[in-house]
Amino acid sequence: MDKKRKQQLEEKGFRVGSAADFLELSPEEEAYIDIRLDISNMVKSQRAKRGWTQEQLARAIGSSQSRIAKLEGGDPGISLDLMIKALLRLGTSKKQIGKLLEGELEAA
Amino acid sequence: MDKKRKQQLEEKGFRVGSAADFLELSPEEEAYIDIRLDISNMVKSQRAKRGWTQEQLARAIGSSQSRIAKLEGGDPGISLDLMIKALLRLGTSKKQIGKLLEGELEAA
DNA sequence: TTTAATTATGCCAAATTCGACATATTAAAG
DNA sequence: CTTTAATATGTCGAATTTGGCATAATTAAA
Repeated sequence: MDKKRKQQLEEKGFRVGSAADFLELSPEEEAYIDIRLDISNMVKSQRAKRGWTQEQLARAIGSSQSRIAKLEGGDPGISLDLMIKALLRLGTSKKQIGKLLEGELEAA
Repeated sequence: MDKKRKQQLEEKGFRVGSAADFLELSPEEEAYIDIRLDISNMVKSQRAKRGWTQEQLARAIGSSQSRIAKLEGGDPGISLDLMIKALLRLGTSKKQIGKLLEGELEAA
């Protein structure tokens, strides 16, 4: 199972470091990717909740539709900064983001 | 007071957008900077808690001492990604980061 | 004080991320 | 089916962030 997950991550473009050369991700690598996926998923769900298109969200933060698509798809070439800016623009509060990372939020 | 804060931010290098041309930061800009400062402060306190030097932390995440210094100083030229990687390497959990953003953590 | 250790600041070229644009692909509606 | 809106994918040059390095500035210990 881990082998498959690693392959999936690499297909998405993640650089799985030396620790992963033996198939496993380090706890830090796992947690880092986990946080990114949590946040990108929250952008997707919050945008849907507000009925915005990717184009609308993109314009609202001075970005482009293609980057929002990549963001929501978990593309590693998207910074956490851009993700957070998107979330905030969607009306998500710092507190809500905290709850998400705490695991108290399912999909928001 | 707000005038002073804006000036401080600009001195640090932040680009305070059009909304700030009238002296105020938008709620999103405020929250974004707030999140970054919270996390950078947590890196500083967690590192101190473990008695690591900036050099040690830098090596542990494949970075450099100068970037850790800038990170802890709230330099805007440091990505949230690097900050999160540093926090995780210091043993901070995703859950703890969540609590920090929720406001349930004073200094950690 | 002098010395050593740590942290802060500035610059560089390389790597990464950016917005943008074009163009598939998919989904929904007619 | 066709049309249209929305999303996904790929590429480009520009902008940002990177690690590394030099060197101040600060702090602590002697």
